[in-house]
Amino acid sequence: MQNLKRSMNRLQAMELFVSAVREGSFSAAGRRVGLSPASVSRYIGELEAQLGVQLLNRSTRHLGLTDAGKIFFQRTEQVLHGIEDAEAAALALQTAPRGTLRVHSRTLFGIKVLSPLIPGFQKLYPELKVELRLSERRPQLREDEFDVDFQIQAAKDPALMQRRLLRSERILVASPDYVARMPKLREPEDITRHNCLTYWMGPDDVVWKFMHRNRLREIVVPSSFSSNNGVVLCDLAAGGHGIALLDDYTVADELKSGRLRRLLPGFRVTNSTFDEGMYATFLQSSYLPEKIRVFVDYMAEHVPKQVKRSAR
Amino acid sequence: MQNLKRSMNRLQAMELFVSAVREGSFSAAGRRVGLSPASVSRYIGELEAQLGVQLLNRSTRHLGLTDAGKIFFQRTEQVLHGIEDAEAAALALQTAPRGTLRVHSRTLFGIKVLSPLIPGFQKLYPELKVELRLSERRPQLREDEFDVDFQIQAAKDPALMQRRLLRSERILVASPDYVARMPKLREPEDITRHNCLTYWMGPDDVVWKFMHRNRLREIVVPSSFSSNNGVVLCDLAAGGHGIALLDDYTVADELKSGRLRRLLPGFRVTNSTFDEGMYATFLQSSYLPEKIRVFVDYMAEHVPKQVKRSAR
DNA sequence: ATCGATCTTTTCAGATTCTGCAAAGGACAT
DNA sequence: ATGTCCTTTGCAGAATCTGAAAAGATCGAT
Repeated sequence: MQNLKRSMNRLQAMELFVSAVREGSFSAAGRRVGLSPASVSRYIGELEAQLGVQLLNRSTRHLGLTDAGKIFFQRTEQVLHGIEDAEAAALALQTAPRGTLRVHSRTLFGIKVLSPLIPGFQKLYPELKVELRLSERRPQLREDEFDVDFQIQAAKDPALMQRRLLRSERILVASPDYVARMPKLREPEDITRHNCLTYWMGPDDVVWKFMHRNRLREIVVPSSFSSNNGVVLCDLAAGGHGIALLDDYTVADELKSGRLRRLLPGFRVTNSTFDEGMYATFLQSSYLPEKIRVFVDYMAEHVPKQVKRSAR
Repeated sequence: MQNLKRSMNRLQAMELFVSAVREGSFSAAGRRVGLSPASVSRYIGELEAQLGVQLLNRSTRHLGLTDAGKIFFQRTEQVLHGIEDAEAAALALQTAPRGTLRVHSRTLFGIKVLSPLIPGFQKLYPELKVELRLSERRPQLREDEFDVDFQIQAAKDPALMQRRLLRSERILVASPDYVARMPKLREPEDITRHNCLTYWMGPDDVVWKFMHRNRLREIVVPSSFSSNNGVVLCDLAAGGHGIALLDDYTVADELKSGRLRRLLPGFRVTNSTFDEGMYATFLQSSYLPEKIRVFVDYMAEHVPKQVKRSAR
């Protein structure tokens, strides 16, 4: 153990080195962490001086790694992850969950199910701040720095862990007004003569799948309107503009009030897979931070009740 | 990646934490690394504050780890070892001749001089892989990621360093058969009545320069054939097709065997500059990797011998 | 060929962190 | 009760860190 009196901030140098390699220049790295290019240049130069190793070949347009630089980069990335893990592990063993919980969900589920539950959760854990972000875009948990994302499908990525909160079904719905003035729907194929409000999943044809007594029928659906937002589809359907395919619990209120009717109730319907639900999704970790554990536990207990309550 | 401006020396804090746990007190840790107990106390306090985790239970006689402290200690020890490993690995690649050596040379020099020397070099350094690339194109050492290039001229670029391996002369040669059936060459100007096999240097006229007793004569040379490849020029000259201007050591065997004759031996001849040779060229570096140093040293020792041997 | 944009490096002066000393208080052993 | 060793906190001086400015390099666009 050598003398540590007034030693250079080596960890900062390592972080800057990794950032410079990733971003491709000292200036870009500096912009990222709030330092000037001059500071970045000095740190990395000092790192090389202390090591006695040239890590980078510099030019104004190209940053090249030496062979020694390559191995040092790989090892240093691992070290930085190790530090994050050490901190996360220590924090996870705290008895009181604290800090900020960053949560993501689709808009409709966030509005209808999650947001009514947040106040009750925060009453239990007042030291925990919650950021709830809603969008139709599927985030990257690590890169976008979310603690929990609510996803409708089981995750394939081994780096993710999930807790299933509920099963869901998709159902066809339309307003009574629309049902009265359009031809009756008896078979799935009748759907082609209707105005379908579809969920936007890409530039391909929209296919709705109908399952009845283990017989599957796939219908290419004409779509005069599509959106990636469930609230919009729900509102247009209730407004009498066509037929929408939506998750059952998200239209429970409209069904109860009679603003929407279910169509073809004898069929299971989906635009992707039949086996769907709602999963609380978080990064795999040796020690799950307490704040995530308590949040997921709370939602596992309360989401099914919330969904039932709004379906009554 | 968070703001790094004036961030606390986290690595030092981690090192002090580990040392305090091992030594059993802040004071003992401080004695070990040359810091006062007050400094150690402040670092560890700051570490806990930033983590939001209590790591140690302090008393004047006993330092106790919390549960969070225990896991943080284990992980931090690993991190510190990881840093040592990263540094050792980078230094090892710098100081030990290992890894891959990427070498470039012109074709003729590569075939005649370099490639016979590579096995001897690799016997000395078996852990070093060598990639030898031959071409007539002048590479960019940094962008093309070559460690060493053999160039015939002194470099003007300050980013490059060179070691001169040998001096060379260019000489006029032709086969005995060609000499017997063509008019005798007495003066440089006689060259215009001969078939010249020229080295392709661009679309301009080819000029051969003759120096005798400080008198320079520049002759525009008729060229029925040109190539950027010395092997080709050598073969055509030996086949009796004309006169070629080639580096002395590259035609030593042909001169010895009588397949080629030297012409106008009283003149120094060149198609560019008279002061040429062969330079091992590599990127300027504060810390020259060992693999480059041993390679250049080996070639500096053996190339002159190899050239003499083939000139005998 | 010129210009503009972006880059790295070095120097300088001001801002901020780091440092030991001193003081205060605590926990033992003798 | 005393001595030894310990941790913590405030203070003032020492050292590091920082961006701005200047200089030079390298491209791409015109």
